[in-house]
Order: sequence, then C-alpha cells, then structure tokens
Amino acid sequence: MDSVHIDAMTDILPPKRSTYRHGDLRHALIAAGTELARVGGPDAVVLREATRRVGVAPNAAYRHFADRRGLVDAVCAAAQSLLAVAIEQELARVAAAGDGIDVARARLRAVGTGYLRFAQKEPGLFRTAFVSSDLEGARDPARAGASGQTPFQLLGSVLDELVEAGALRKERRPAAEFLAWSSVHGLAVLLIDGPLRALDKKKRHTIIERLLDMVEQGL
Amino acid sequence: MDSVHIDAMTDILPPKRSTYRHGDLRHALIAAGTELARVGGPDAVVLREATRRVGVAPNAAYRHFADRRGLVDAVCAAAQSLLAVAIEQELARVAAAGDGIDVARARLRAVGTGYLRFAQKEPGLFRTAFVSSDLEGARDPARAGASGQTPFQLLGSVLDELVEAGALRKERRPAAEFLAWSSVHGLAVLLIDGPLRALDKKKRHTIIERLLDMVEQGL
DNA sequence: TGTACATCAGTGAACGCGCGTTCACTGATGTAC
DNA sequence: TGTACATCAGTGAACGCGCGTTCACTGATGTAC
Repeated sequence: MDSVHIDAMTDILPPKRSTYRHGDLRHALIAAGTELARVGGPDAVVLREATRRVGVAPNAAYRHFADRRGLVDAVCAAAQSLLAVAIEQELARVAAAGDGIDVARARLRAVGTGYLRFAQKEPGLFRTAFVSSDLEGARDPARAGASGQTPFQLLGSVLDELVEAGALRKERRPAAEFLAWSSVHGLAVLLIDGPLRALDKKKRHTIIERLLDMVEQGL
Repeated sequence: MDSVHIDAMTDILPPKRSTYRHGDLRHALIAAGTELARVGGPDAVVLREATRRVGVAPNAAYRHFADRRGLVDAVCAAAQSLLAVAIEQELARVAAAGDGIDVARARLRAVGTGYLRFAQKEPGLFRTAFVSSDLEGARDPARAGASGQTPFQLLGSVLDELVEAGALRKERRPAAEFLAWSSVHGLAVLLIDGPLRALDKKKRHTIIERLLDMVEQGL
C-alpha cells in the first residue's frame, strides 16, 4: 500500500489515539450518536457504530452509559438542545424595539418559525428529540440552548410575555403552550414525513405563515 | 399431558389447518400484523411473528408480499381504514337537523374528536397508520372506512360542507385541511407519547375542546 | 365421468447478519507515603 | 523527588439472539381433454 492510499485511509479510519485513555469518551460517543441521528433518526443511533466511529471497543461505551438506551437518551437531550438553539437564533432576529404587543407577537412567531426551520433542516435530529417524551425535561441543562432554557421553556416564556403585553388574556394562558405546540409540532410532522413533504419552499412558507396566523388568532 | 393442558394449549398453538392450503393467508397475515401493531406499533410488525401466529412457515409470507415492507404497508393501510371508521362513527353521532352552520361546525369537530379518540384508544395502530406517509393514499379503498372515504377525504368533505354552509370563507378553503390536521395530529402525538400523556381524562377533554375551539376560530 | 397435467401455495432447512451485552483482562494515570 | 499502589477506562474475545430472506422441494387443487 503506497502513501497515497495510507493518506486516504486517514479519512476513513478512526483517528489514532496517542494516549491509552480517550479523555472524553462520553462526549465523543454522544457526538457520534448525534451524527448518526442526524442522518437516520433515533433508530440509527447504534451503539456499536458510535464506538466504531470514535475508534474504541464496543464495550467501552458501558463505562459511560448503562446500555444503548442511555446513549440514545443522551443524544435525545443533545438534539433538544440544538432545537433550543435554533429557536433562540430566530428569537434573536426579532427587533426588541416597537410596540410591546407587536414584539411579543413577533417573538411567539419566532418560536414557531425556529421550531419548524429546525424540523425541516434536521429531520433526523428533530425526530430524535422526541424519543424521551418529556420535552419539558425538568430544566435539564443538557436539553437547553445558550439561554439556559429548553424549547418548552422558551415557548412558555414567550407566552408569558404575551400576557404581560396584554396580547393574551390571563385566563387563556394556562395550557396555551400545549395548543401552540400541538399545531406547530403537527405541521412539522406533516412537512417531514407526511403529504406536505413534496411542497416547494414557497408553498411551505405560505402554509407555515397561515398556521401561525391561525394559532395567533385562535389562542 | 392431561386433557386440561391440551385444551389450554389450543389457545396458544396456532389453529390447525385441515387443508393444505390456507385459503386466505394474505388477509390472515394482515390481521396478525395489525394485532402486533396494535400492541407495539409499526416496529412490532415482525414478519416471522405474523407467520407464527397464523401457523404457517415464515417464507410462506413471500407468496403474498414482496418483503417485510410490503406487509407493513398493508398493515398501515388497515390502520388507516380503522381510523377512518373511528371518524365515521363520531360523524354519525352528529344530528343532521338544525342550522346548517351549526351542523357543519359540529361535523368538523366530530372529525377531530374521532381522530383523537382513535389515537388515544389505539396508539399502536395510530402510529402505524403514518409509516406510509401519504395519508391521502390516492383514495385507496384499503385505506377507507365504511363510507369509502379515507381519513383525509373525510376531513376534506367536512371542510367543503363548512364552505357550503357559509361558515368558512371560500378563499380560506385551500390548504385548510393541513392547518386543521396539523393541530389535531400534533395534539394526538403529545397525548400519546408526549408530556400530556400523564393527564387524566377530564383534563384531556378540556384541552381537546380548547384546541378544537382554536382551530374553529383560527380557520 | 375419469384421467393427466400444470400451477403455485405452502414446506423445511439453512444462511448471514449485526446487534447488544458479558466476561476476565490490562495497563496508564493520579495519589499516598 | 521517588516509589508502591489502587483505581478504573478501555481491551479482546465471545455469546446468544431473532431477524429477513433464499433455496430446492412437495403435494393439493383446478383445468383440459
């Protein structure tokens, strides 16, 4: 085998460790698992494949996770964190100035937009984010974005702002997150796996806007 | 082994065939697969297990389905058909008399109620109904209920009635099914797998009604 | 009505597969003296 | 600063598992004459 092939192989073979200990195997496995989830969803998070990619024996994973489920849960948390970041990015685009009501409404839309943007851009991760079902996730920092809030907490905060701004009547606040979340989540599923998959970008945008209108109206 | 045990075994062992040919293996396999899906969702539709339950060699299935995926698709169609029946049952409870607008609105709610009732009562089948993603399913009779309409067609029909009755402006009709469907589907998912799983019957009912209100308002 | 024959639904045995997981181990690292 | 030692992260080999699928077959059934 000549040096060209050896060089080419360095792209394929896992990186050689200089030390016996890996150093941060837990996070490396989560990163590898996240990459698997990105491409193939939760079922693609295969323990042996993750260890292979990290360049470690399969059973080494058991030093850091109780079993495969433990790894998948950690990847799920990571996916939720990425979802939170996507929402935060969309929120950051909303100008803070202007009428309080307008700002609050724009921020609610931003949450929905970020959620749907993430679902379409990273369907594998999006599906993985829901395998451990408590999206609320007890404010687990592993499930939070840069702001320290989980996706569910971000939605709740924005709804609170809506009440403060006077755009949502107080008695309508309870459980409002579930109504908004249901609509946006359902649309995400239809866009990813369902009959809306085939729609082009423009049509998708139209239907997303109409759904967000409906939620704003209906809440 | 005494006769008591032999009798008990007749419940466990697959029914003995008197004839060499099964007679209707295809439907028997779909029925067995549907039962598996009911208990464990789409992943539980295991080809070998279905043949075991029917009392047939594993490879016999290949006379009727190209591969496992073919069986799962057929079970998916059956699940959609059952969903359609659940919606039809709910529609049948709506009194046809009274104001046209009220009836049309009640029928839209009935579609949502039937959909959510089925999702909660048969979560495994509900999830299986969405593995082949085109719920519209080209009016495939295998996916239809007693009325000959698929779940998606039933929703469309009711929205048409809403327009006729004057409860929905014509220009809002296009794509309205996707908005309504998104909301109800999303709520179904949250109720089955998500954080709303823990809610008791009364609270579920409240939130379902509020969501249907929101859709009615927002459309 | 009886016989020969083609069809094709179901059989029996076997396969390779990659998975998750367990076992007894090794040897680099950090700590106590 | 040097040495002995405990710790425990990662190794290497092996396991049982049930799955989907393929092969060459058998024999009941319906049809043509």
